[in-house]
Amino acid sequence: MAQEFGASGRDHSPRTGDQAQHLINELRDAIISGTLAPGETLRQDAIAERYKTSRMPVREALRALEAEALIQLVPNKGATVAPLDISELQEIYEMRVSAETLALRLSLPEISNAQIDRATKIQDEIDRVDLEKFGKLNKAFHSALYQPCGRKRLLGHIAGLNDVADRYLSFTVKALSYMERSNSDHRALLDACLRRDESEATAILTAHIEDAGQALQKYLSDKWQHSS
Amino acid sequence: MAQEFGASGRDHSPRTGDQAQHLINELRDAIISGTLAPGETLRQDAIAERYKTSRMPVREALRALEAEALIQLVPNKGATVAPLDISELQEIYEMRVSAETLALRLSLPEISNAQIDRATKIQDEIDRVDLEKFGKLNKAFHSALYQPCGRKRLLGHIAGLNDVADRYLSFTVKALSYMERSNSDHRALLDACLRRDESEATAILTAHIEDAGQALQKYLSDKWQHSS
DNA sequence: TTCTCTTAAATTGGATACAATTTATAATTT
DNA sequence: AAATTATAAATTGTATCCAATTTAAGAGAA
Repeated sequence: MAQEFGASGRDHSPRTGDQAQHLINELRDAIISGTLAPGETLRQDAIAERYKTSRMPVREALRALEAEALIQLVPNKGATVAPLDISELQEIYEMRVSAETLALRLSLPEISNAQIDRATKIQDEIDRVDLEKFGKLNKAFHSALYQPCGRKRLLGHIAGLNDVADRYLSFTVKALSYMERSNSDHRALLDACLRRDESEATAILTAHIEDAGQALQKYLSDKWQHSS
Repeated sequence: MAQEFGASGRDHSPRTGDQAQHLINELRDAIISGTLAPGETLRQDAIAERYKTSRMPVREALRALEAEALIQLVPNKGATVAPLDISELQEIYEMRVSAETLALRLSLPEISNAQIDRATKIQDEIDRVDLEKFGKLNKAFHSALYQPCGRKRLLGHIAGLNDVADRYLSFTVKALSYMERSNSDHRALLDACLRRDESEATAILTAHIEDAGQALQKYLSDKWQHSS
């Protein structure tokens, strides 16, 4: 399986004397998927019991997750899942455009037709498969185009941004309207990549991400206006 | 004092029942400044003794610093200061261009003439003052232009990139050749900002950062070719 | 000498114990 | 009843203890 960005869905069952790392992965997934709700307080004892360990590894994990900005840590008070808000969502998508177009630009001189073909195959699968698997495949598609740039830090940064974006996505229904656009965008993007047309490819990608961000923002601002 | 990006030089003496955070700040500064050398191993006992505390807060701090990619943590083995290499340096500067031009673009519609004037004052001071203070003032200058964008996450990201860049800078002499360029670039940048000329401003900033990266890369590749 | 194996020291990982702080509860006063 | 204070419970922070693992040292064999 091709390495994808985004931390969610990683395999992290083997814990060879490293409980903390295991907890980091589990808790990160729980936060990204929405299992742990924004603002929810995290008790060290409860987590330790839940994962059959002591508070020490839990505390280490919380420190790491705070550095990832997934939780907030207040001295002597405790930890809470980082809250979500629309303005941050906008920022995340601005940063995604910036980071992902950079990755794509750096990929274009390196990427092989075979690698583009692999991305095409993923898109073919997206067209066939049901919505449940869309998220994972969509990530794989973008990742396939970014990986050839070989910039590990940049790819990690993009993964982190996508993790946060996923937190917001977890509050929507799976079939958010932009999915229709997505497919034609992807085809056009693949075509531009095959032609190694940098400005065209980055323009498509920019619009693609911005549209998704707009749709998500609109959906959530409507939803949060009424409910909360 | 205006808030600057870059974690080094923060005030973190008050430790109100939060040793770990204190250690995070101290160790981060030590790594950024080069006091802790790349590749150096970090022993929990040694750090605990050095900072008059126990190993628990140390371990928490190490987890946080690993999440910041400033150290590497190998299970059951230990922690080492993250190594430096030229290819990562290039990546850092590519990311800086991307992130800082974004911040500048987002700032331009928001920034007031008074804020630009404040940046100009900082540049005036740079022209007057000795090289020792250049680094700090240079950060303040750029920060003054980015802050008005109001994107906290983006500013934090830029701060992190600058922290890593500082690690490389710590291996150079203070008067690296690009400093001459720096001043004229800064004046031109200020002028473009006053005119709210986005494309001109981003072009200047891009060249400014790229030049600095090139100079640094050349200096270090020469240096590391011969010595290590 | 060099290699391998064995053993001891050093180091990390995890659990427990206790102190410090915060939060919740109950009593008291107005 | 509402606000205030005092007390108890819950929670976090730090230190210490022990187990597990790794690293270093040394003995013995090729």
